[in-house]
Formats: sequence, C-alpha cells, structure tokens
Amino acid sequence: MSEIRVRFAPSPTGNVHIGNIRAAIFNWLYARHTGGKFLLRVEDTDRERSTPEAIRTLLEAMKWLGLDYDEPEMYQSHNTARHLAVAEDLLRRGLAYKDDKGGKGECVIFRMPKEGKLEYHDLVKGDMHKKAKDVQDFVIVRTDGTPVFHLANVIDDIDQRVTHIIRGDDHVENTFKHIELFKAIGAPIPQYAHLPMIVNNQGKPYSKRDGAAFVGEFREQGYLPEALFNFLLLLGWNPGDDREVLTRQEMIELFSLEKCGSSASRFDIKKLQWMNGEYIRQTPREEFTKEFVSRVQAAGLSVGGVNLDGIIEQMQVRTKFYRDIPSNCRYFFTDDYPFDPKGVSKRLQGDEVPALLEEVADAFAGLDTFTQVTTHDVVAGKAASKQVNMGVLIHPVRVAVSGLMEGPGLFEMLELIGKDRVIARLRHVAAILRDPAKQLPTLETV
RNA sequence: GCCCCCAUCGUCUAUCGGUUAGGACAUUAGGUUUUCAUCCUAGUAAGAGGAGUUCGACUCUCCUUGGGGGUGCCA
Repeated sequence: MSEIRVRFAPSPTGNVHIGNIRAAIFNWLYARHTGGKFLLRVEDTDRERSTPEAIRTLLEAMKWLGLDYDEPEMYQSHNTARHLAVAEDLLRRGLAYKDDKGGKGECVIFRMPKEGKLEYHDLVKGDMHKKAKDVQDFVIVRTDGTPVFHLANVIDDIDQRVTHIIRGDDHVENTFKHIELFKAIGAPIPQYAHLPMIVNNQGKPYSKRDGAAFVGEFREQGYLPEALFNFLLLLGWNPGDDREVLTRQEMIELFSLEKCGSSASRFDIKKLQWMNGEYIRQTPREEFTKEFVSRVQAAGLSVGGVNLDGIIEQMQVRTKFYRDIPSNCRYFFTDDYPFDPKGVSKRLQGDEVPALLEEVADAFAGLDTFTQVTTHDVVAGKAASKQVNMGVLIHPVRVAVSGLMEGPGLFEMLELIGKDRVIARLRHVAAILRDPAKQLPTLETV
C-alpha cells in the first residue's frame, strides 16, 4: 500500500478565499486522519498576480489556521519546462495536435475520446459518468507557448505523486479531462473527491460582495482561527453525531470523506460568531488573560493596581471578539473613559440625577468595606427609603461609573473599580451634569 | 442551446424504506423589576411539485420546477 498524498494547490492572488481554504482544511484533515502527507503547491503561473507578497499572504493564512504541510512547497512556475516537454511528447505520439481555430496562431490541443463513456468514482459524489461526445478536446498549450491549467495541474500532481485530489465542485467537469491526461501520460489515476461550494444567501458563489470572504479579513475582524476552522469544517461535513464544537484532535479522528455532503452550503456568519464566542469562553483562563492584557496594554492602558483576575472573570464570558476588549473594559483601568451617548440620554438626563449620584456617593463614603454585598445593601436601602425600584438607582450609577449601558452586574463592577474611584466618578459626573457649560466626553469625541 | 451536479426547519445538518422527522445557529417566552453576556427551561419552524415501485417512501426510479457548475487558449 503506497502512502496517501493529498495537496492544496491554490494560485496566490493576494487573498485566500474561504472556499479555497476550506478545501485545504479537508485535505489537511484527510492526510492527518489517514497518516498520509499533506502537500502545498503554489500555482503561480500568473506572473502578474503571483507576487512574493501574495505568496506570503497565502503562507500566513495557512500558518494562522494551523495547516502545516509535510514537504517543501512546490512552485508550479518552476515546472514549466517539464509541462511543455510532456506536451511535445503527446504531440509526437499523436495524442495531441496543433490547431489555429481562433486565428490567433497555433495552440496545442489534447485529443479526447470521441465515443464511449467516461467515468470515475467520486469519493463524495459517487459514480460519475459522461458520454465522451459531450466532452470536447481542449487546449493544453496556449498560442503564446505557455501551458494551460489542465496540463500543468495534472503533471504537477503526477510529480508530487498525489493519490487523492480533494477540491471544489467546480472541477467536476475537468476531472473527465484530467483522467484522460493521466492515461495519456501513463500515470496512475488518483482518487477524486469534490466538495460542494460555499454560497451566499442567493445561492450564488460566496464572494467579496457578501461580506468577509478572505481569511485575512476574518483574522482582522477578530475571529479565532480555531473557530473559523471548525465552522468551515461543518459546512459540508459532520461527525455523525450531534457534536459541533470539536477539538482539532477530534476532527482528525472523526474526519472521513464519506461523511461529506454533496449539496452547496450557505455561509451563516451568525453561527460563526456564536462559535467564536464558544472558543473564547473555552479558552483556558491563563491564555485568555494573556490575550486580554496585551490588548489592554496595546490601547495604552496599564493593568497595574487592579483586580485583574476579577475583571477577567467578568469579561471572558462577555467577549465576542478580542478586538472589542479595550473599548469594553477601559473604565476598569482609567478614569478617562468615554460615555455612550445613548446611555447618557437614557440614564443621566433627569434633573434629579446629579443629586441621586451624590447621595449614593455619600452613602458609599460611609462604608468600611466596599464589596458587592455592602454596595448592594446601600443601594437597596436607598431604593427602599425612596420607594423606587432599584433600577432607578442602578442604571444611572452604572453609566456614571463606566460610561456604558452594559457590562458586569453593577455591584460586581463597583467592587472591581474600587471605593475611592467609584465615589470620585459619581461626584465628578454629578458636577458635570450640574454645569451647563460642561459635557461628558462621548464615544465619538474620544 | 447542450452536458453534469444538487434539493429536509430562515441557516448548517441527522435520518442510509417503518422515527412523535433529531441536534445546532438564529428567533420567541420564562428563570431574571440592574443592563449586557453566560447558563438553564420551554416554544415556533422542514421533507419543492407530480407520477411510479412497495404492505409502507424524506429515503429507491422517472418527470417537472428551482438552484449551481461546465461548455477549445481563466484556474
């Protein structure tokens, strides 16, 4: 039994489309599951677009997703001489011919069978067949002397000794051509598996117009590679039971081409967002803390002198994207925090608010221990004596001390900010509200 | 035009002739008169249409419809 060898063969365009990277994921998983080799071939024959920069983008995307490959990457452009030599040989043996149908000069055409059936077994789509007369001869070398995709792709697969070709649905028709090429060259025919495409809400191929379509964009938007990987895997594959969030190890163990579906799947960003949150919540506390601290520090804030563990405990469960951490947590680390205009208009607008905030501040000042329990009791007492719901006090205080309308429970928040800061903030905000010449800094102005 | 592929809740999917058609996302309600998030509970929601095979069809066959892909110098 020869070893299983699969490959990912993208053309580096400067962006890596999610449909492409999903093919890479399925190939990678198949190799890891079977103990085979996962290879990378850079189809860089388009000299215009295949810049070193574009290749770097491709390699970075793969690294980010943990798609490691087992042999040095192959560059298709380095194999052009061989492609042309094979074409010459096919010509010599009468399996290809020269033609000038378009009047552009002579190109080399590969001769397809004219009668009978063409067939192959697709590992995901089943038995495939076509009448030979429905597949035409095709160009393998252009008029300008450069090899065409079909030729280069097949020869490189032969050279890399690829045994299983796992790629997008859009290549199904090409497969009949490629198989004849393998036969003509005298190479063993690989196994094929065609994955359904990722489409948008209209059922059209998912593109840039539909939102983030490239790996780099998801990375920039704060998605974790593990979440994107897991989500893309679930588009067209399932483990056979109800599990959805899987570890890399589980994916490798459970993966099989037989469980791949054959209908196109729509890209549902909502589910990706949910999954990203799942991964953030599952992140070990230590690792999340590291990420949290680096984001906060990158925003120019210091994490010294605060109850970092307490803040983390409150915020990990609320974090949807790492990139939102600084704006959601700024008030923990500095008194210079912006106010959400909606919060101001909804919670700090009334004439009674300044007095209310000062009253609460005064009551807090009398506390020896400042905890969620003692602050709760103070506010509860105030609400009772005023005969109002606690929310009447809680909401203005929350916006005053954090600038935001959301976050941890108020009393947890107060304890984390600390007595002195809370009191100072309440008085400071009250003073600004009383002074018609002053204004609270809003999100926009900061 | 011709050829090929596909078709279960709004979405991703399970089901491989006999199920109250299951799960997840989203959504609705409740737990929660302190928000947001988490968590828990409950709910709404699906076999495109028509023939046939069969005791019995979401499942097999055919047709229609819809969608996608391909169709000599893109990959």
